[in-house]
Amino acid sequence: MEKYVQILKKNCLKVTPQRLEILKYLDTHRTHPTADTIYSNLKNNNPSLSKTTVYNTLQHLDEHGLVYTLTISGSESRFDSNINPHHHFLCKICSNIIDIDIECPNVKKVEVGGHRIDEVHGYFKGVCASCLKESNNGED
Amino acid sequence: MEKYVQILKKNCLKVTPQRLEILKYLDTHRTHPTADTIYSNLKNNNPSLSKTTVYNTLQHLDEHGLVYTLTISGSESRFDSNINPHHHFLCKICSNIIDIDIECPNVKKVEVGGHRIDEVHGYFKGVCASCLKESNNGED
DNA sequence: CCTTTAATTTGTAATCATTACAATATGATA
DNA sequence: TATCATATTGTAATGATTACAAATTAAAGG
Ligand SMILES: [Mn+2]
Ligand SMILES: [Mn+2]
Ligand SMILES: [Zn+2]
Ligand SMILES: [Zn+2]
Repeated sequence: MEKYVQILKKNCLKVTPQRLEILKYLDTHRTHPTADTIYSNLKNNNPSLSKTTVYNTLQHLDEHGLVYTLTISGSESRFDSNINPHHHFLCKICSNIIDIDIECPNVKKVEVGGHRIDEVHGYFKGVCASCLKESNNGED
Repeated sequence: MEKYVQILKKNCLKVTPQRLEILKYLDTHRTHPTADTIYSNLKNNNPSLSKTTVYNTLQHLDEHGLVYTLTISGSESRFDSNINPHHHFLCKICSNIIDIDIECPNVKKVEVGGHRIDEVHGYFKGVCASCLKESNNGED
């Protein structure tokens, strides 16, 4: 837990139990959860937690580069505490979001056509390996 | 206009005045408009047009691969009738979405890690050249 | 320890994009 | 021209996110 305290302090963010819990959740659940998923799971052990706090905290963490906000689904934001540059795959069957570790010459770009680049997102959409296998079994 | 009639027929989509107008709008406005922008602009000359029709039509066009739905902004879908594979840049100042014609070895991928890829989206976010110039002028 | 203060948390209400639905209208086909 | 499946329309509902104001609390200093 001390780890998360240091992360907050290093970023001049006030240390609160809520923020520590959210940081820990993101660090230990690399499933790209939604704000609501984080809220629901933490609510059990933190009954007073407010959903607004989850949204506010995620926004702060994003602004300080501590999490990465994914807009791959179009209907809801997904949050990633793996801030190493990497791409993502969204399965249109099971909705899982999977890390794609693929060679990409553009992931570290800081400028293109005179535009200053702050973030790079590589999104792939389709059917994941697991769901492909499922649908093949069904055709036996 | 015959051009759009043919596109619809070729895709087994019933030809309606609303669909023709929406197709034409997308073809002549390569600004990645939102559904609401399309609706507001067409409403002037088509007073009976319903926003639901715009959403329905865009969904049909997307399903038939006639438009590309961008989720770069996170808060609203943007639509692109340029279905040539290309990447996009979102300016966090002016909110414009700009085509990025950049060499990318992953844009034509159909499989990765056993996952079947149907769509590839390359999203860059930052400050566009025009807004960068603006902010430099302000600092004179 | 106390005090102070600015920042955070909380609950609720509001917003905004999108979807559901049912009644009406209309393209396509014969 | 009759038929019918499909499209359009208006309105209501949904769901994620944000706005807001009151209550709470972390951090800093004495
Ligand atoms: Mn990830
Ligand atoms: Mn484009
Ligand atoms: Zn899947
Ligand atoms: Zn700009």
